[in-house]
Amino acid sequence: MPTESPAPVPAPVLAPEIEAATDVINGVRAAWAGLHPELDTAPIDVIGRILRASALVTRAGDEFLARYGLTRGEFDILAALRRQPEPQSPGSLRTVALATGPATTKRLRSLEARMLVDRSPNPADGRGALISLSASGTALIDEVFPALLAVERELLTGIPSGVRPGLVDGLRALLASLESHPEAPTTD
Amino acid sequence: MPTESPAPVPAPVLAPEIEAATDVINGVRAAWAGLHPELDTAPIDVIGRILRASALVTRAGDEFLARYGLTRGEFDILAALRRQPEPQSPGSLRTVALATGPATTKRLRSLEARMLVDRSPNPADGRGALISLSASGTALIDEVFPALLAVERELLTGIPSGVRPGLVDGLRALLASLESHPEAPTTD
DNA sequence: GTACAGTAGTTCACGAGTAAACTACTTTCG
DNA sequence: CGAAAGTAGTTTACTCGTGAACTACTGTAC
Repeated sequence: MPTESPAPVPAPVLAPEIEAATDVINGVRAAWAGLHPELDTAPIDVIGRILRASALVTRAGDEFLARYGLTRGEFDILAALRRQPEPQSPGSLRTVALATGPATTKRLRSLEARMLVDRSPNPADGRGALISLSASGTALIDEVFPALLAVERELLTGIPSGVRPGLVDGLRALLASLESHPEAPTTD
Repeated sequence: MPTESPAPVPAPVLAPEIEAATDVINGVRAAWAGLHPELDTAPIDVIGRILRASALVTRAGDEFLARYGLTRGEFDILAALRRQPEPQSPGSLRTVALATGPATTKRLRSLEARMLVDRSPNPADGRGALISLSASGTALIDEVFPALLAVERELLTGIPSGVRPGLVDGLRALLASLESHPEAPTTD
């Protein structure tokens, strides 16, 4: 049985006459409030929405990237390589892509097989490798990235311009906090 | 080569003296601005952060749920059943959990095998089934859900209280917009 | 210099989700 | 009524990612 801090009512927030947009999460919180009124479900306001929005955005992005034969994970690697001109180690790519070691190995293998990236031994470390974008890899990411941005821009058109700065500031604060946590990316 | 609308500078937004928290996404946008100054990378401010925050939050949540032998997908189904007292069809669970048909089938099979849910034929429709929470399923979700909320609450402690309302309003507007789109959940 | 702990990266076995095809029932309509 | 179209759900084959174990090299300490 649940026992938590007393819950503030999950009520709307904006001006009286202006009907604030409502989403499924409002309904979810209301349902739990009916079942367990003493439960503070406020974290859902942020985390439930982030997970759901992420699922929808991921779906649209994956569908788009599939037209280029790329997964989101592969795209992340190409983009990371493009942003930093110097060849990078698999480990560094693993970190920026927020991936596990084996996932990085698979992505690199797939990109290498298509000649989108090149692998060379790391002269300074016999265990390591250095990955660099090939010419065709550079061409691909320079084509895909702006097109993906256009898709993403379209997904955001429904946000009223007034709330967007607050959304961005809030997300930046959240992400800065999550990233600073001791939570290591993952296993190798 | 990229060609897009002229880009507003990816600059900080808050008060001058107050140092706004910074995250990896600021660096990502700055790197692209150096490479392709004409590219409007503003969508990353929202979508990049949502995807990254989602990955970190998902990691923490999955790790926690694993202690109870649950995946996030299974948890979503138990929670959906708990919120609505009436038995629900697999299709309705599929929709609220934002899942595909086969994923729902697998999750239900796994929950059934553990006697956490019961399946009965739908008397009103010979094709369909009705899923309901068993007593042990109810007990499990009533134990897990408040504990998961506590984990999530902890993840959010780093957000300054001043920005949180704007974050929630922005996320609600985004999610309401994404959900209203014709984008169907997926295949069956 | 040689042992030993640590790091980089990969391989292996497996788990969750997907798309496409399929079964079985229901609804519509000529 | 009976055929055709639609809907509910599952099965199959496959993909991407994971945790655990492993290889191979590096760096530190004695």
